[in-house]
Amino acid sequence: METTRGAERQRTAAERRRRELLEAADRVVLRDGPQASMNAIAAEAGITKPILYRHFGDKGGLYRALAKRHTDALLSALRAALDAPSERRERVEATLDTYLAAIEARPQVYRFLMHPSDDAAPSPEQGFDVGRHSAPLLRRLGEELGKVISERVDLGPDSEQTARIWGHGIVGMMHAAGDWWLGDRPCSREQLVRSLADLLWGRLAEAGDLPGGPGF
Amino acid sequence: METTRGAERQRTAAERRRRELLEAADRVVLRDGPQASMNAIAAEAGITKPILYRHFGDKGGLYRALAKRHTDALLSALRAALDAPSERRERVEATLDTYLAAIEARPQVYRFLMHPSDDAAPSPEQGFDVGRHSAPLLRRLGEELGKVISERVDLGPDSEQTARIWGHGIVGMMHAAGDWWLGDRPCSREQLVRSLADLLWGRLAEAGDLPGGPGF
DNA sequence: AGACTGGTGTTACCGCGAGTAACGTATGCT
DNA sequence: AGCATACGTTACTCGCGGTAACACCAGTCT
Repeated sequence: METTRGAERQRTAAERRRRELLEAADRVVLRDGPQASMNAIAAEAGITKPILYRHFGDKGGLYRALAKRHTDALLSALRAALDAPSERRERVEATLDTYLAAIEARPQVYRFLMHPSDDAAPSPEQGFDVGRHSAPLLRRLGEELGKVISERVDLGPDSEQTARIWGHGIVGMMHAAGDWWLGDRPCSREQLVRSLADLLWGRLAEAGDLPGGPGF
Repeated sequence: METTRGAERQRTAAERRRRELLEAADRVVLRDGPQASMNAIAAEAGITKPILYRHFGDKGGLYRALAKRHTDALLSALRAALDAPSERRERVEATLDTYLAAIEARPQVYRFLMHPSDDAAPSPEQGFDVGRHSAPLLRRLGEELGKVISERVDLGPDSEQTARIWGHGIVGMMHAAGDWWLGDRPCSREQLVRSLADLLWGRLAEAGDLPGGPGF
């Protein structure tokens, strides 16, 4: 009865192959950005297109598999920052800094993670698919952060709802500011982190008006 | 000497044509989303592709022209909310609400505005184009809001820098929260606006810890 | 042994969308 | 008249996502 052992070996072999393919794809994406073609990836892996399709279904499948790896890594780094035993403000700053450091260190990966949802709507359903534009990564981060907030912060009634809103809002803030910063590099990472934390800490509400016209 | 008058007439005629084409493109994008093809747009306009290319250069050109119209419209609506003669908190809420109302009213347009930068980097420059992913719309809103803040709010030293950071951060927050909300519709627009304003007003800093584990 | 199954791999193709070349055709200027 | 300059067309190239059809090489079942 060699069946089970044989099947098992085959399975692990397939998994190893899959990982090899993913690593090849990773290299190509790192080089060519998110518009890396299936042809290029196949070439890098030393094989041809149909094999990729056998393993991942379609381009979206490959990209999703690729994105999951990086997203998981980023998420676990963020969780570490979020779980540090310190003051809330410090933890918030550490989380912001972790995210910004990650996108700073590997902008190509970051760019890839933000993109791959161009596939849009193959949905033949009628009605408007209102079309979530945001990258899955941001969605996931937002949900995750919302969960953390609702678990740890006392927000009174409707805390669940509020926490989710804040989770997505904060993630969006972090992302947009980070994206802009990455392009123009107008200041140090520390300063960016401090300014964003200040914003979350209500400094906008406290600041006084400037003379002339209505104060924002 | 009929030259100048003739040339002028030609020019205005060309401009009218261009506007007609843009309006046709608009209809198609409204119907098909951001992946509207040049063929489809040409068909809608009752002509063929090469004419589109003569007018707009390439797809990016057309999309940029299209986006500019909508962006300008949205921006002027936001400016109105930002210039209302009321308390700062009210103005902030009005601005958030204006944005959310706009994306709620015309999600297809919104989706289109968020997308069109897939063209990525045809830059033959070496080194990494760090790759700004954000839609031009968000960039513009962020800059604009940063300007408004730095003009009107007293932020002490480094106010310019801080204001820009906040501008981009707030816009990102608004966008991410709005995008998520538009997809899941977990609450009313009013509640969303109030929660986001609360976040900007420092309620995260004020809230108490919940028992068990570190408080975010 | 020989037929069967399931995996790996190939070449060659389809369909579609962006973008272009080459060619006509009206309109007004000189 | 002749010539420019726009407008417009048909018919193509090229690259990409995706697939069909076929070949090969294990190990398994009878």
